[in-house]
Amino acid sequence: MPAQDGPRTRSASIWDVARVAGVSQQTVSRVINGKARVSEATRARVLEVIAELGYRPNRLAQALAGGPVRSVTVLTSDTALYGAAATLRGMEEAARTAGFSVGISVLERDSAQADIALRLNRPGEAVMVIAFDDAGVRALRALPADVPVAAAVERRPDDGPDDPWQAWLDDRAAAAHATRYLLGLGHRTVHYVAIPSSTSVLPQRTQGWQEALRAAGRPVPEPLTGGWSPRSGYLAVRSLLADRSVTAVLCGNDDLALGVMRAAREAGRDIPGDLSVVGFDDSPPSAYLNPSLTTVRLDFEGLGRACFGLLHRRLDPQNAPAVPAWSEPELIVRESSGPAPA
Amino acid sequence: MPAQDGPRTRSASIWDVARVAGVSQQTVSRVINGKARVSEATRARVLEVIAELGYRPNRLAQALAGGPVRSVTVLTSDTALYGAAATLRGMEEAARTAGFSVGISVLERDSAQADIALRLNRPGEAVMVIAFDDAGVRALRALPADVPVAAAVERRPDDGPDDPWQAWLDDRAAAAHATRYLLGLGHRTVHYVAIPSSTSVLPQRTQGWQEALRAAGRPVPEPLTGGWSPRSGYLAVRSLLADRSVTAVLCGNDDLALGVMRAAREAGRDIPGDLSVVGFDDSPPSAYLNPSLTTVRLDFEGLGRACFGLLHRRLDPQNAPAVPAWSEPELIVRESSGPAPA
DNA sequence: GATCGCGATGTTATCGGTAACTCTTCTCTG
DNA sequence: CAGAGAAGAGTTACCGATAACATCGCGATC
Repeated sequence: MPAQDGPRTRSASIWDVARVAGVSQQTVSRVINGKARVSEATRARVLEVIAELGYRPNRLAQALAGGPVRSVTVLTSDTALYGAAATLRGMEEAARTAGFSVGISVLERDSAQADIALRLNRPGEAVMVIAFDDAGVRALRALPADVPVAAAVERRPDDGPDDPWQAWLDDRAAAAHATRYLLGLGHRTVHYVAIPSSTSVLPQRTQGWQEALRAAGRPVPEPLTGGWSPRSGYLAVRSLLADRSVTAVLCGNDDLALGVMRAAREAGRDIPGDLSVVGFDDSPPSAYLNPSLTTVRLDFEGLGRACFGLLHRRLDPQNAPAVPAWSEPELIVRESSGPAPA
Repeated sequence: MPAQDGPRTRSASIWDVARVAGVSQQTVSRVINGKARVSEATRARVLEVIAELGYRPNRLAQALAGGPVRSVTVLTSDTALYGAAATLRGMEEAARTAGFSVGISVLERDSAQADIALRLNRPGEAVMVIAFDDAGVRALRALPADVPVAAAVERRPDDGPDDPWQAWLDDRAAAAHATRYLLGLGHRTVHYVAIPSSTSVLPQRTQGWQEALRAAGRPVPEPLTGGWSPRSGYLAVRSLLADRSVTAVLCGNDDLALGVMRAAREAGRDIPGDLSVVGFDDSPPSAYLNPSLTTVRLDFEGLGRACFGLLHRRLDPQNAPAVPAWSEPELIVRESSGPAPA
């Protein structure tokens, strides 16, 4: 094969296509976007040349010139956490399927508000925020008013009307359900190890747990404050487990439950004989733990897909497909929970 | 507050800054990029106006006009897997810190080669590939020659010189080390449950395991073929565990080990009394499993950061900082492994 | 004192597209 | 048969930057 013809083979632009096809560059643009009226013959010819030249529109140029938005940036905090990671997966998949390119920017715990605008490639860039924790919620607030945004949030805001561009899982009902399940097994009450709150008010999971206890007329213990990690769960309950009257612990996520189970082992408590442990999220290892973990399955991926659906609708109300539904939380009963000890 | 002055407040462009500062738009560009010589007075004046107007350069326009590359797209397969997810985190962190915006595109198992170019925002876009599995390796091969790419790969290629733009972990030595560790505990031999290979040749982990056995003059069992999930590990070893002479199992990743441990429980084998299980990756739950898992810790995040370092160097050999080093694999001994049964 | 050289800026072209407006043809009415 | 209306395609401006080239002073050299 002979050397390349030119000094540098720059890949084909819309002009090259136009020249080869013998039409104006604008006509090529029309064909690409399937917009205005172009004769069938011309369209075919242009498509042919596009294929022949291997032409791909430059998305940067399209965006710059004010074409339809085809990119999103996801703002998320720590993707090591299952919920955020799974939501991100759902968002990415939905966006990619819809032909969007997706950017990602991780929020550090202490990232400043002013920092947020810097993460966008251009003013008015479309954004999705995973706002399950404080950093996410702050980022959501810090976004300039002119950016089209959709968010996956922990909770529906109590005050004012719902923001139509937010999606959430019904953590509250799920926590209440899990609590009722434990009470139904004969436990006198249920203790709760909380994940950090994304807001100043009572988190949804904590609230659901409390309501279920109150509704059943049971004592409401002080919730234990955990972090996100197994270690924090371990530390939070270590002292509590000396008290044999504690027979049921609900955890804000599966990682906390992991730590709680280890603390139980060390305290000589048998699960589920002496102690029932229930997690939240149904992270992948849960089913294979020893004992396998009873937990609340949350459809984070579905939530992520729905969140993109909202954004898509916001960007293009005419043509965007319906926002996909996501599954309700579901209690998955496994080995870690059982009847209260006699 | 009165209504906004104009019909629509479009955010400041380089022209607005130039006009307000009383200089040409080119001078503003010079200041932004700190490039050519601009008098100190002018520079100060321009910076002042930039701050005043809250001006942020439009990165799309910068890229279009041929400015320095400040964005990367990461091609990765299933981010539900710990290795890929952690590597991605490292890449994103390093890229963001260096002022790059990062895009992400997940490769489906069967994504076509032709599909790859479509994922790039423009021809010649910088790319990082996480090529631990087949989909990743195929994507790496499918990339056009003109895209600057750096990759995190499973193994150093056997044939030809090293590709200077690839980074990897020494899986082979790590597997050999873990195998020797088990032999040192008195186990007659070690069985291996493999993760799927990214290449047609023998994967590094399998190879290291085999070499260690051979070097010690021990029998080399047929490696079991697992997938990536706990379930596949469970299925792979279920029949094997009936054989009491099997006392040590090394797993290609921690998820497989999770499945193996469950199979052992069901087979009535005690860990580590009857059976030692060693994983690979040191995924987060490992330390809190019951029993906690002996495993090989791999510095995926460091690998990801290094991979970005390579790319950065490739894009800008003059100014890019040195490529950061990453940690060697390290065997973390926990509860799941112990002396061979008498 | 005129020319040279260079620092500091301004001009103009260009990147690869989209949007709005214009210009031809036809075809359909009246 | 003339004029309106619309389909099909071309022209021109613009998006927000960067790069190459041109210009303007001004001190140094001869």
